[in-house]
Amino acid sequence: MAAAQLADPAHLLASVQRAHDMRQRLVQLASREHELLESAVELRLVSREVAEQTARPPPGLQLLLQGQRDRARRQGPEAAGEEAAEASATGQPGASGGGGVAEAAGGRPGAGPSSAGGAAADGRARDAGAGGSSGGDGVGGVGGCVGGGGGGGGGGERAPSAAQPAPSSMPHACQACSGPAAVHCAQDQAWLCSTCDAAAHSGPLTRGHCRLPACRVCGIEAASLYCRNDQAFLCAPCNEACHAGLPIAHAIVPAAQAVREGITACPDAAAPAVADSPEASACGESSPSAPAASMAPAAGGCKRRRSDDSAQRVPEIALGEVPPGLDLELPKGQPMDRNALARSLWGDKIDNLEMDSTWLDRLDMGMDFDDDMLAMLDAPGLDAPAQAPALDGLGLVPTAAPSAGAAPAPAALERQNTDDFFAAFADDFAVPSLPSPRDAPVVAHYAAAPVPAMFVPAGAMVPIALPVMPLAPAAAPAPAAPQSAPKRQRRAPARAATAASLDSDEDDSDGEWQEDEEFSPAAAPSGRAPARGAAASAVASAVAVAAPGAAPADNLTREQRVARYKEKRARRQFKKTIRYASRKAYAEVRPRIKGRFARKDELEAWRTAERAIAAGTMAAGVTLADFATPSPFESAGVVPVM
DNA sequence: AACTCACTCTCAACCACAGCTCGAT
DNA sequence: TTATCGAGCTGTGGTTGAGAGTGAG
Repeated sequence: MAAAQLADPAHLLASVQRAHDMRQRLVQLASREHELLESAVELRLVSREVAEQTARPPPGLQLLLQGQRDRARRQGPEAAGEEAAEASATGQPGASGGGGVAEAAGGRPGAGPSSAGGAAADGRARDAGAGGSSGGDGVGGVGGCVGGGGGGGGGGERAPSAAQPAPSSMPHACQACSGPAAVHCAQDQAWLCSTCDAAAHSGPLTRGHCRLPACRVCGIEAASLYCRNDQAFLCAPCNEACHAGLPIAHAIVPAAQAVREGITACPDAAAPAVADSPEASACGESSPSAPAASMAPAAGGCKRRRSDDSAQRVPEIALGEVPPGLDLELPKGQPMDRNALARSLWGDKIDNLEMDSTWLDRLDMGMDFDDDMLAMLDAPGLDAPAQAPALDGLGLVPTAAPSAGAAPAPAALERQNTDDFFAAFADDFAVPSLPSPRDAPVVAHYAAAPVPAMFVPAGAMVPIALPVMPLAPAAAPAPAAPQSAPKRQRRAPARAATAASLDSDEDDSDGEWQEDEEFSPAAAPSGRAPARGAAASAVASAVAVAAPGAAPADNLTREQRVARYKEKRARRQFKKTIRYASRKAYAEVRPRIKGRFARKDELEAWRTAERAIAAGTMAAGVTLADFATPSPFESAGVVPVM
């Protein structure tokens, strides 16, 4: 903004008015989102009530199942596994629950596991359908071998939902508050409830701790595996017991990996139809502030909204939280993990994002905003996601720009208005415009902010999103980078051993270049070293470092990568670093012609002329310039500068 | 709205050469 | 294995000019 405009009261007044209008607009957008969320939640609650009425097992069966659970709890996982095997052999339901009629469509009896799921899993699978006949798809469905054994199978018999999740049988108590433990932290070697877990792992150092839920089958051991088909965390023995002899192998991944993917062990995440139980009622969405990527809240400890006060509670839904019951390709009722949502929207493309750490460098360039929002915004290939229209109206997901010539959809118009809004905002306040195809979450983000971004002082860092650098083939030329870095590293020991080295910044420079260790020497051009523009080059190199081909080869978690990045950022120096003070001293005294270093013979000629003048032997009309070696500069009357 | 022109700003290129590395002998 | 030699590379700063950006007409 021009200084004159800054000093113009009328302009300032207009700007303030515009800012006020913008805030009003943001509030409207946030209000609209809340209204839509409210509707979605109300719809879900209605469906849940229907499911409750249809999924509740007969009282007699509830007693039977309770007895089975108690027996399994006393006998431990081994007994459960044995009983499961026995049940498998005899075709009887799994002893530890399994939901009585365990014969799933897959033909496998409910192998005991279902102390933590059983029919509940089946019921949760029916949530959206309000308890239709349970297919018990033993392979891909929720009602698999672990949780859904009691699928009611071919007979269409409704699975009893009395087989409640494990919390009641959870043998571990929170080591902080003695309440029912929800997760086990391997680093801390401690069982914690959700609340204490969140409190204990909110720090930057502890946030990366991998907390795993208890095995959904035995409820005793910390889960080490996760079955995608059954959507269940399992310990190794229970996994063996549950999955041995399956006709089709289930997708088993390490539990830590599932946790990193944002999968939670909260039974309600997939079982809203069992809300009548105290345990299930106590389970619901986790705090939005919880680090979803690294935390796996288990049953018990999380809080549920009851239908009777939903009207008052609805506005409490955190922005960005997926309303339970929405038709997303995410576990229903689960707190929205932005990475998971982004993956559901963009598919495998999001994996590139995981590999692409350039966001850290963009973060360094002033975009120091919410990581998850960043992941959402920077998802590569923001072309129209197939699933996007599902939530388009809610403004929860990015909306693809309408194709040229096509009439914009209402949501697109809404977005367009927002774009214009932010565009005007950006023009007047010299603030980078917000990413157009992603404005909805951004609007929500800013609407929730106490101070509109428009009041950010000029020059302050304002979050923007840059296009993710396309993954270039390995043979592609690398962008600008400190080409000499590898050789610098190679020479570093020699420099250290050279007594003549006057490099006062050696330590700093070493540290600076060591951080470029990820830079691939093979990608370094062999041309001359970059001259000026060190800052820009450094930024470019920073991006290049994280660019394709230099994808992190380690298996660090997100938090660890962030910590590493921040450490590097603290050490990073964009200022020009003199590595050879001797060369600098020499360059400063070296004669120049138009800024260029003069040759030695030119210098000698100059000195010879000087001596001639001093001796009075110089011919009349001859100047010092005449003694300089003929060069293109002489035509312009340029003389050496000493 | 599109275009031209003048002006400002940014930054890569240029120069020589001491110091250094590394392969060949 | 060690020492020596030489080719080739690197880094240093001030100036320049091309190109981008901007505003007025």
